[in-house]
Amino acid sequence: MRRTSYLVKRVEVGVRVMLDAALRRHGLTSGQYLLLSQVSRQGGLSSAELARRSTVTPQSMNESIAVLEQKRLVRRTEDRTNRRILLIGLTREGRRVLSACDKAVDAAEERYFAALAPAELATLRELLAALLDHDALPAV
Amino acid sequence: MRRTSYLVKRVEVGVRVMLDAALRRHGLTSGQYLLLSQVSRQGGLSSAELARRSTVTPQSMNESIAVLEQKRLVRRTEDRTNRRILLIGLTREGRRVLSACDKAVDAAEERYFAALAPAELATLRELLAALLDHDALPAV
DNA sequence: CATATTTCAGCGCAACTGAAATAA
DNA sequence: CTTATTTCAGTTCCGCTGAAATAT
Repeated sequence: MRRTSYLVKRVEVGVRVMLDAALRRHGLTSGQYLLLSQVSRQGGLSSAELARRSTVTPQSMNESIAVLEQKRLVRRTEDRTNRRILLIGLTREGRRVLSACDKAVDAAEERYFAALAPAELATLRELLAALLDHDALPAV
Repeated sequence: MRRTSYLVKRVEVGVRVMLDAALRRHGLTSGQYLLLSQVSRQGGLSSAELARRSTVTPQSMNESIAVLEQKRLVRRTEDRTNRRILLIGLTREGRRVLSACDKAVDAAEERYFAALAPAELATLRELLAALLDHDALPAV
């Protein structure tokens, strides 16, 4: 009997390959896309704060943000009450790219998860969400 | 509404952190452990053949195997009909370490998936398996 | 002085590509 | 000559640690 962790891992690889293929022509990896979405949902936060919410180190998050900054998809502006803190937000180009990527990912996800009936997909999502909840990793 | 690919990714991270913690004192990462299990199930294959079955490049698989070889957990021996081909198998130490890791992983998995009732866990496994099946990534 | 944020430097892991050597 | 396997060299991505600079 195959381990559940193995099944999870294999599906994650499949999903990542699928996303990377869909995002390739937009110049983003799946990780960069997910971070760009996060910044879009939670704009105006510092890198350190984003790091805490994703349970990665501040150094690591800073590097990931630097990549998006070099691509001119996000911008950092000094907090008005503390010049040391840099608040992160999407640029106009970032919003444009994210929107295009969202469409591409929608289509790719739909194809990938077409193996499941809508009710099954809903169940899958509930079960995964229950695990995340129990694991108490901070939700991003 | 959160993307399904995002849920999958987050659970995979949780599982990986959990496995890495359980395997740390055995000196293996989760990736190395999963490969060691694969070699155990499918002993006597070449690196190139393992690569095909995992959909990674032969170079990549060769490097991963080299790590296990340096740890003296696997050994390569020339195929009798083709000296160019190196067949991979566990060493005695490899079998010993794998067995210890299996026990550690069993315990860790049980804790991690305790958020789900047995029937729910079975459902989760079925849904994930259906996705893998549909995706047609070769089963390892 | 203490704390939080960011930056600099270096490392590990697991994938990749391209090119070369070798055996059948 | 062709093909498959392995190896060598270099790259990317994304995480990590430790140490330092800076702002409050």
